[in-house]
Amino acid sequence: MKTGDLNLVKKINKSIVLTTIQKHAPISRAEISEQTGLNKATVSSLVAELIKDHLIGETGPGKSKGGRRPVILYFNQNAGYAIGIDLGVNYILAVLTDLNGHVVIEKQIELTTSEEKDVIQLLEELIADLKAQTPDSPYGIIGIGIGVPGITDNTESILYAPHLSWQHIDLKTELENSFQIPVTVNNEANAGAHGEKLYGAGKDIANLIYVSAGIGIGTGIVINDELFKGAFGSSGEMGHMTIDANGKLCRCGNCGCWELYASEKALLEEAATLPSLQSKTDIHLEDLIQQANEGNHEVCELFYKIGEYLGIGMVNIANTFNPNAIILGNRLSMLKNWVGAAIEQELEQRLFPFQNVTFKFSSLGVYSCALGSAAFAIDKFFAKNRVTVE
Amino acid sequence: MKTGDLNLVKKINKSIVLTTIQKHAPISRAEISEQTGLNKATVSSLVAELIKDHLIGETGPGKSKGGRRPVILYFNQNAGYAIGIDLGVNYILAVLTDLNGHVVIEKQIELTTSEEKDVIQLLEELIADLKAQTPDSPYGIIGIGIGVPGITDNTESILYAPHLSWQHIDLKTELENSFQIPVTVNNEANAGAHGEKLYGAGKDIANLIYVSAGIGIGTGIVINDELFKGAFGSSGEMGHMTIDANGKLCRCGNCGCWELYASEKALLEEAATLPSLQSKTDIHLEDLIQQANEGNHEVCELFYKIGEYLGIGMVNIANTFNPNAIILGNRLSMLKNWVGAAIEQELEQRLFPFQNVTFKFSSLGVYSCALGSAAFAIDKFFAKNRVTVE
DNA sequence: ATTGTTTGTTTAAACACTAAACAAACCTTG
DNA sequence: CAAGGTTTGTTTAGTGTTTAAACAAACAAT
Repeated sequence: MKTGDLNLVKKINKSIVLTTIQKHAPISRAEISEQTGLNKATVSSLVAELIKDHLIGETGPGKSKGGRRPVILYFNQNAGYAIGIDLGVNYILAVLTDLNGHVVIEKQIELTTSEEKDVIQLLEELIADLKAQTPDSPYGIIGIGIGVPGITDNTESILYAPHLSWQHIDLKTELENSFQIPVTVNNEANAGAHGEKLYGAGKDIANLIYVSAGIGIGTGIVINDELFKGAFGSSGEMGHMTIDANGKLCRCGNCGCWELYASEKALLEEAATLPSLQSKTDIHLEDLIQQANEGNHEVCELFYKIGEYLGIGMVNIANTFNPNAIILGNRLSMLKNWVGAAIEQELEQRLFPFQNVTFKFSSLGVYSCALGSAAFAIDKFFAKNRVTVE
Repeated sequence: MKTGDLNLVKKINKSIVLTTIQKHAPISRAEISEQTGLNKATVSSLVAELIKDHLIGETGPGKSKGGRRPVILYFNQNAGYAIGIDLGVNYILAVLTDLNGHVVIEKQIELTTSEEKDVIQLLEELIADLKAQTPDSPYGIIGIGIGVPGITDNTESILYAPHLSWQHIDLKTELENSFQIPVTVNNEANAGAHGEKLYGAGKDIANLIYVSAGIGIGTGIVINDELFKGAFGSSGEMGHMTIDANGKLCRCGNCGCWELYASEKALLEEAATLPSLQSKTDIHLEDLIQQANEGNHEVCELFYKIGEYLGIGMVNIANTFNPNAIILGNRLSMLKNWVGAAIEQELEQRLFPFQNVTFKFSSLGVYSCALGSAAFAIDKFFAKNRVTVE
């Protein structure tokens, strides 16, 4: 049980001062005192400690408001760096970010194997590479975050990654042993949700559902500004939500799962049956987009149909969570121009009028997952210092 | 912004001491100190204040453990009383509870009208009646909680109650003006979830979904020990989750809504088509249960089918939330003996094996909503004193 | 009767915050 | 340009809460 003492008070206030600087820099001590309600003396003392911690710094005097000139403070986003990795089914995207989530270096490689040992070796090489290029800083690399296309448990062990054919792999421990740096492993949709929430289309939105529509469909749930992982870490498997009780059988054991109708895989399977595409083999999403751009009506109609099914699932999400926003990301967000109208229409038509949910496309593009993963690592780094009271 | 100071420290620790006593009474000061990590002196001082606040008391000396005999403390559950009301479509159930949620007095009346003025008058009479019978106590009636069959917004105003044909009714303000006592108005399913969570089948379960299956289906979402109401207060409308994309049209505007297949209304409509019941008119749920008990196979099969549909929705819930438990309450929980197996079977068959969710029936029976509503009022009363740190 | 243990209070010290006073730096104005 | 007012950030004295340690009271064991 966490009791209250003077140490806690200091932690709380130090955390408030740091957060205020992060959000409102450039800012002076006086302004911090005014905004937070903390006494000027308190602010001064905490600022001094934060400077000693290298987390903030002084730039010099600012503009006077009719009296002594203030000393301007800034958040030292280069006090350390985080590594964020999007481990896809056929690629790995790794980024090095500063403490504000700005990409400093990025690196992408193709994945031609899903063999556990090979993938881990590639991961380690990538990390070592980024590490070698990391600028000098007080804290160095403060953590590594990895988003994986599979289900993790409460210990961040990978329970099951269908498209990699992985089961029970403890990537976290393995990498922590290799690098002696804190590692956090999360589901790809959860990482994407976190990324969009902090840096993208979900900024300042307290309750949102991120729909990661790729080969399958996963979702990340943000509730009261925090990611909800479920009792055992496997929430958000809404790709396997039944939207047609008597529909196609899914390999998950269920029938009529959403992702059988609204995922990239569903799209490609349907596309293969289109008369106008019979000449092609090995069709990719990019090919279909080209076809649509060239005016192929069949493909456009198919896109619209996929949009409708996306919308049907999102209506369920809206009725379930009453979120502020639903954000569509991952591969299918490339179909923005075709599925947007269909989704909006389904939401309009099938939803109670008072369920006023906003629909958006992700704004971080291919970086949602990698940036979210890096953000997880940064969060963990700051967790020691960050305290909130309710 | 909530800053830290000595006042906060005291609030936190006082809250911890009170909570410890509520949970572990009878308990001594020394044991509290040991359990919480607070110093003995601190505990003594806070206990003295709580006694002055009438929230706890001393019973006398307990058994010695080889030294001085401890003074035993208890939580004063009679420091005040709460009123909890379940406003149904054709009944009102009102209870007076102590601060531990024990029913002291209960009162039920039939509702033959849904006219706003009439209903509010009946409510006021009921409340006045309970108030008059409330035992003397330091705080008197500390709050009134009401569960309503409809959707409320963030101000606890009733947006829409379909079965009462109510729209935009501010019951809360009206009753607060009448009685000068804090009133809290909540959706019936949310209140039921809260009740089961605190006093019933959901005790000590951090993440649970309460499925209130009555004429329609509503759900209450408990996440990390707290009720989640959504961005605008209308989460949990899972009765209108599509489980058959091409299914029957619902008056909500959507197609194939869960409650069209798995609610009491759906059940009664299906029952009316059964050959063996053609002689009957105006069939009620109770009649069907009697039929089933008398061995009517058609009815038993129908019950089973309803159970299957309940299960299908619950699979969606489990995949979405990964909760510790799903609890079925309200009218259809009377079908325990018939739907239980069907639900368990669907969960077994359609769910990923690692989504290990527990299915339960509600344990508070008809009291879920009334007790949950009373609990909301009690929570509000203690909110001033209760502080937690993360 | 003695010894050691347990309980709860008293005492003195530590510590973080605050209000108020203060010094420094700056702007405005006549 | 000198005087007065304003803003910033530090210093100082004081408040209030927790804590460790000492203490007194009550009790069991021997």
